[in-house]
Amino acid sequence: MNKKTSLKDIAQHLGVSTALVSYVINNKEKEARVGADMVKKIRQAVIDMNYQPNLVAKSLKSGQSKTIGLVVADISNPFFSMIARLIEDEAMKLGYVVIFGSSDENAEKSQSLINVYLNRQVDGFIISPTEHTEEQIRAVQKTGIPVVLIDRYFPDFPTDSVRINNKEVSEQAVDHLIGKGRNNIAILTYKTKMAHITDRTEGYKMSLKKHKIKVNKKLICEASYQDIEKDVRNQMLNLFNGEQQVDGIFFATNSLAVLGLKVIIGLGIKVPEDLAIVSFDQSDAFDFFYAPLSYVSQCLQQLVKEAINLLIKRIQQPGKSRNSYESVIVEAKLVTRES
Amino acid sequence: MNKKTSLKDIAQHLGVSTALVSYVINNKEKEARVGADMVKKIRQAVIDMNYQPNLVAKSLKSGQSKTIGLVVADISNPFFSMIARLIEDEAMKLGYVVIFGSSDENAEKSQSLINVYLNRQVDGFIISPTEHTEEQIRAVQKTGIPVVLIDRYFPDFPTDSVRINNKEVSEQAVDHLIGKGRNNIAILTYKTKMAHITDRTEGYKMSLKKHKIKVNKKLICEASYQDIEKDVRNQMLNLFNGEQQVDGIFFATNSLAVLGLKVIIGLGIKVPEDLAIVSFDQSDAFDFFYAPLSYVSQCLQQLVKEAINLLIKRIQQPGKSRNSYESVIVEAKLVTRES
DNA sequence: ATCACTAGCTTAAACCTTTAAGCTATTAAA
DNA sequence: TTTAATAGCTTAAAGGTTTAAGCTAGTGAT
Repeated sequence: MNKKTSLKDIAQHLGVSTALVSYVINNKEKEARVGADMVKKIRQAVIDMNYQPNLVAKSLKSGQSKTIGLVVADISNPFFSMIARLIEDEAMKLGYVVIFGSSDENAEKSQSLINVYLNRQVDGFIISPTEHTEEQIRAVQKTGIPVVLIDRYFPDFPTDSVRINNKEVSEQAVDHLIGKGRNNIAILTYKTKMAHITDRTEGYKMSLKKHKIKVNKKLICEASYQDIEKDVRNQMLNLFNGEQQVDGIFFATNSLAVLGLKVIIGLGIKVPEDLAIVSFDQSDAFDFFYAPLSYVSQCLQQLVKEAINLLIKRIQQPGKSRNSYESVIVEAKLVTRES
Repeated sequence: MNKKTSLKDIAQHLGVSTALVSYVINNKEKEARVGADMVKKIRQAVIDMNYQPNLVAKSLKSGQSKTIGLVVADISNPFFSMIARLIEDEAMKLGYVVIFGSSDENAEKSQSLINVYLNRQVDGFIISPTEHTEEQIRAVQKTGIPVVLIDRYFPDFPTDSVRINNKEVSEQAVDHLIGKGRNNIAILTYKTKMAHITDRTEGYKMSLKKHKIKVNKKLICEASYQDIEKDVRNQMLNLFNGEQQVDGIFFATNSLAVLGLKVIIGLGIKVPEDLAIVSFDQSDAFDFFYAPLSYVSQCLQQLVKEAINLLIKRIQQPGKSRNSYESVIVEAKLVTRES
């Protein structure tokens, strides 16, 4: 109702200049040589008048908004909402606030989010990028505002990024299936050229080759992001109705696994007798499947910590390292259970 | 690298005043009687120089940040991340951006989030409040910045709020269990005085009374937010190791259900033969339980739409309706499945 | 030739901070 | 007594916008 009190209000109330009040509020009374009793008077007035600084004005003056822009594919996806939560915690500790947006794997939405955040003068970006957004990222880099990619990355295009060892851990996952005596192993993955996903297929292939198992293209199932439910269903039905005697499957993400498992349940396939399963990432759902799933565990906390550290480093040393970007790789590990 | 172009830059480049540029950019060329060729020149310069408005400066001038502050218990909880996602979509459509924070059911964290958002001049709040935060909400109301509570509410304290018919739908849920021939029905709920939860217990009791079943305090299990896993475990073990022949259970939230189901699986209890179950809210996990759970379905989309509508209405008619707050109740419905 | 209008601009203040530079009165030193 | 230094304040500009008010030159009417 009644407007917020500003520096000016306090200054007028005490009959002094706003400069003086500002110095005291920012604890610069010594540099500015403010008198001891004046300091007291101002401190008291700040309390009495319930002064709260206007961060918008501060931002305008300083050019720092103390805001981080987060762009992910979909904040309602547990994987990303967990990342968001961890980013929020780390950012808060450092006095930053997070604004978020979901790109829905759509380059246009991604661009519009980035634009909005740029106009709002975010101090830095954390982005889990979508296909065909390399130029968007490059444009941000040109502005001098730091960007750190998280989870996803562009191998042919230099950026700061934090991610896991997708290829290696996928290889381990398939090794594990082979170790269980399986040799007709399928992979369900996304139809995408994004490296974090194709790396997983690479790891799958590497494991097969290492074990002298021939790679069968029919066992590499790709579902597109659009109409994902139907697509997974069809891919899975194809897989199990065909002549291939699939005895193992590797799901490239937890979302794919959740959808895939529903089909597996529907078909009455027995796990792990008829089919051994490893998935990427966790899900509450995995614990309720009658044979708790083996999965690749990413330490999201560490991933986020590295991302924030890198971002803050960039924010605090602007201009530096324009031509040297850092890639941080966090080790994921395989958790084996009954499946 | 190179600084963003400002209004001033464009004005200098064309040798005109910033006022003129501002009028054209905001499509007020008619009111301001700007010459037709000048309009063209400015429009072209805006494109050539890639002008992007500084929203921080705009905010300072207008007092409107076009930002909504969202406070929930935990953004990584699927229930809230879905709400966040829906709010994001609605807000984006209207040109608003969302900043979010998690209170962890902690009144102090809630206060600090609210303070940060106030200092950042958010235009409105959407809050799913935690216990003992009535005064915080009241303080926000006093500032004149609109607040809409979502999901949770304070029955004795007037606010704008959007929620579901907790009591009635809980009664229906228990009616359903009774209809299945159960008469030793337990409820697992949180140890809290928040009305959205206690309403569910009320509904449970109402159903029992209606069916002339005596309410047994031993069947009302309350777990505290802190150390929730252990607490649920203990409560459940008590329930099933005691003399009560529990044959039905109503979970007051999906988080409680997920934890509770794990215990039920561990104990080897057969669903629905030995135990019939209804839970509040959905979860991927429910689909994987061998007997797909019956649950109370909230239409979050509608909930969020109502919340945003109400909030925007308040933002656009400031001062109005200071003493008349609105409560919107969205109907939730029972989805019955095998459990 | 004078006046009234109006089209087409500019000026300047305001939003709230921060901070370098400047001012004044007092004190200390010479 | 004069000069220099210092403590303790104020002034004013800057950051990027918006917008009411003011200014100027040209047009048309008288």
